[in-house]
Amino acid sequence: MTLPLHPVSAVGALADALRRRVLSGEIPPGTTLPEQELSALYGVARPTVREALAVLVHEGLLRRERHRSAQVAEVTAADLDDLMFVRRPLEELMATSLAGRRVGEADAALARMAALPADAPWSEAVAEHMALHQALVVAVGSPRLERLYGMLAAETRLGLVRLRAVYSDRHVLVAEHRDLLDAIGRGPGEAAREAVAAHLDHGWGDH
Amino acid sequence: MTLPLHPVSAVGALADALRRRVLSGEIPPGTTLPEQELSALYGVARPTVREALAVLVHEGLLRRERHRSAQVAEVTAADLDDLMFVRRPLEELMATSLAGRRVGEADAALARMAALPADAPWSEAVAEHMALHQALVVAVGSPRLERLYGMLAAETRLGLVRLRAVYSDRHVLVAEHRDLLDAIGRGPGEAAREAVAAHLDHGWGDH
DNA sequence: ATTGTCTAGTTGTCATACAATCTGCCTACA
DNA sequence: TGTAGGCAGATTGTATGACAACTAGACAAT
Repeated sequence: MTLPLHPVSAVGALADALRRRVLSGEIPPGTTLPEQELSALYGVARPTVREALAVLVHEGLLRRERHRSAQVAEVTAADLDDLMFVRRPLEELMATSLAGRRVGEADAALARMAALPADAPWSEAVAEHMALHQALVVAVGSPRLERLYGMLAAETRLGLVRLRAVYSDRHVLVAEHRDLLDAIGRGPGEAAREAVAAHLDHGWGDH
Repeated sequence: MTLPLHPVSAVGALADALRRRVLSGEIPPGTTLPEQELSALYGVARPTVREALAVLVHEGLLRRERHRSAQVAEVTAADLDDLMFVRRPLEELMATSLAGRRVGEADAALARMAALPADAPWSEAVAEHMALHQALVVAVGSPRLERLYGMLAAETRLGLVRLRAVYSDRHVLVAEHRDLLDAIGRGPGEAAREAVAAHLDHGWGDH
């Protein structure tokens, strides 16, 4: 078995940097991102920029039309509804096929989230939240499920900023996910599925 | 309402051409596709080739590692299992949310499939089959479901060649899909979901 | 048999250039 | 005054050429 280590390519690094800036809100929705500007800013060639932008477009973070600069996507209420609409069956699939197992990585993420100081920025809680869900998906062991979920992950995270109000008390966020992991670990599949459904329902419907 | 006409870009056209050749089996799995060669063959610049390859990689038709030529993906039995694993919840979602509606486009595709002459190549039946499922997904009206399904569609089609034996009698294929569309059109959601589950089960499990 | 080295081929990235196209503004005309 | 037409600037789509980085395979040395 070979251990995978990924030497980061220029496009990967650039995509990461942009993704971070968009998700942190540093670059607000609607902002245009001319290729030339990015090329000069990061000191890379324009083809490299183009590839990085293509990655983010595939993730749903950016939108692009012919002969228009790429734009940071605006996440509307309708987009959030649609996101939930497709996330639900995937998360349910995850929960049922994981039922009866405890996922160490997810537990670890939950522990980190619970240990965050009270004044830690919301973005850190969001990051651990994503790590938790990501760990669950990876644990299923389906490369395609992982790919599909990855496509939705960035958009989900972008939309999560809006849910900040719902989870004003961070303990609720922690408790809710502890319940979720417990339900999955305990099994059976049906209970796990209901738990994930309940999880998705909360903080939805109003936004 | 503006009619959408798609001015095909060079990368789009190239991606289409390659996709067609791969799906038709003209380029068998495992074949390497050096960028330089494609660039010369189609008379386009290498960056254009790179972008087109990236599209097909995202669709799962090609695989690429660092500093290696792109390769036509081999679809193993495990891949087919995994594909079915993630397709099931998405198709079920489609069926339940479409329950009670008849989708004209899907009916049309079925009619075209039924009208194919007995000696028509299998690839045409496959094409109509894909068009039928695509029409159903589009009818749901969820852009994200459409995107996710699109990612799986190419791979599904690549794997469908293996199922040729299962559907040696084409009437079975037609009848099965007619049942599916009827179940969806009749509703309720539960029945539609069972129909799609039954559809996916057939021709699976053995490959 | 293992390791070091070399070579050929391919990709990753860069720099530059030009054509196609969109946008906004400005002008001419009704 | 308002609208259509056209021009200039900006930006993308694509092409060309080049070089560095990397992989793989062969071969020599230990």
